[in-house]
Amino acid sequence: MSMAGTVEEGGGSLHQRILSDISEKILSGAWAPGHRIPFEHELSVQYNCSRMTVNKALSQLAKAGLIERRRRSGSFVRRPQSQAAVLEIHDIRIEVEALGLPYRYERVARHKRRSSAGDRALLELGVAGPVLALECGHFAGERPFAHEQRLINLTAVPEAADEEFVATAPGPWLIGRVPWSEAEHRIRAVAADRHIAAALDIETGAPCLVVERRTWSAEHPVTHVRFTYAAESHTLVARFRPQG
Amino acid sequence: MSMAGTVEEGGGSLHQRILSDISEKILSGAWAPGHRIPFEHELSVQYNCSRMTVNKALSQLAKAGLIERRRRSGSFVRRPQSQAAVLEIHDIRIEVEALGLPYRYERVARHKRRSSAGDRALLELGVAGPVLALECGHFAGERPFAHEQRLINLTAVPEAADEEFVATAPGPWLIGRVPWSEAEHRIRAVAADRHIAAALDIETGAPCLVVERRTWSAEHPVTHVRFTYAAESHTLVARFRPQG
DNA sequence: TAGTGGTCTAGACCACGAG
DNA sequence: TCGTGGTCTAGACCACTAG
Repeated sequence: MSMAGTVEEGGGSLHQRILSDISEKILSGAWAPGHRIPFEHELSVQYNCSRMTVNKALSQLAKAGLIERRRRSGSFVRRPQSQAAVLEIHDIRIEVEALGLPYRYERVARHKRRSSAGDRALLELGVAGPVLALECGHFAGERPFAHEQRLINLTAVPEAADEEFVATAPGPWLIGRVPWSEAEHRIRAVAADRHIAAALDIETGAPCLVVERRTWSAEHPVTHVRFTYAAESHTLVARFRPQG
Repeated sequence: MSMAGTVEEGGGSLHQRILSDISEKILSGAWAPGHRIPFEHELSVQYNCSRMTVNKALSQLAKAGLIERRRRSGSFVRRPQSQAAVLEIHDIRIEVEALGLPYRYERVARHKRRSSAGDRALLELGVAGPVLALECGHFAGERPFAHEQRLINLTAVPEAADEEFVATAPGPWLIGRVPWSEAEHRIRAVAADRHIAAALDIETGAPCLVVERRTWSAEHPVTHVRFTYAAESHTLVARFRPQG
């Protein structure tokens, strides 16, 4: 039962049942960290199945981080892992509409330029090239909800050069067009400077949550975006399980 | 090569090379969303291997969310997924030491009590029971780094009742003892109140990053902890891939 | 050196679901 | 109906490493 949900019902398949049995032992504490799990051939006897079937279960457990496998020694329950969270990051429109408020998007500024040193630092871009710099507002009802500052690497996404982003926010536009292979978030608290304070209609120095995201596609930097939220308007929530 | 890192070097194993080849096709856009991937038996001919080997690669791609598999129809490239982030959250000691600063822990307060209504709300606890309330400081050098406010559900972790937490911080103590099966984070920016301002040696009203974490073990609430960081002292960083 | 996990094979049967 | 993926088998060889 303990893995229900993590594994979609240990249901029909045998390797899932093996996986489920073992992870229950681990999560319940019956098998403490360091405990040696039965060898593959032992489990294949115990479950009356081939070693491949056991291997499939144990490989998944290893990939999930619950156990560690060592040749010649066996498989061992790992110490509780450094925590890994699965953080869902929704489209801001959906976020606003979930609050029951009307969503409005506004493009504040758009500049096409050759990347400055600062742009290249944000994008982790090695060489100079054209970028698109955008500034956008996201509103919930009449109130500013989030302020967006974005750079798009036009070398990676040349078709963005022709987009005005007046009607469509760059986030959804990119998501529907560029498959991303890797991303990085930086989340921090800052005091609002005058520019942000004006954009969010709050006082200078008021606390804000900043979420920065860098995205890569096949190792090419695609975009850097900084969302700034007034403190009271936004909480990031992440619900997760060990080693997803 | 585009998957280098996702798969630790498509290196030796054939199923990893198959996986790597296909994901490169997808991430590069050569195979657009909706594109039908060759059948398992076709790939097994193409790579001159057994269907099991192909199946292993395609199963991983499906689990990673890059493709969708339908019986009788084949396997298809999925549309870009909703974003999911893996957020690593380290032990504060490790975080501080990574900055090259000496770490110091200090227990500020400890109260054992019957859970109040507020405690039960924080722990998402249905019934009243004993809890341990802790307040702790984490220092980097001489400077306060983070302030910790924690509740431990003594019904779930009775042995914590006898711990003073003077030498050991509750985080590492719990992690080494209670396997967690689920957790929830809430991350937000706040203005420091007087209590926090004094604890972190900052001014009242200064922006702070608050990370709250609730943890469950086998569906029993274990602990609720709130870490407060002065804005300039802390950034959460999360690097991740689609559908982890 | 011997035993473990890592990988792969060449089959097999079944469930599902599109036609 | 019948081709697809889902699962499993009973072997095999190899790489790594603890003793």
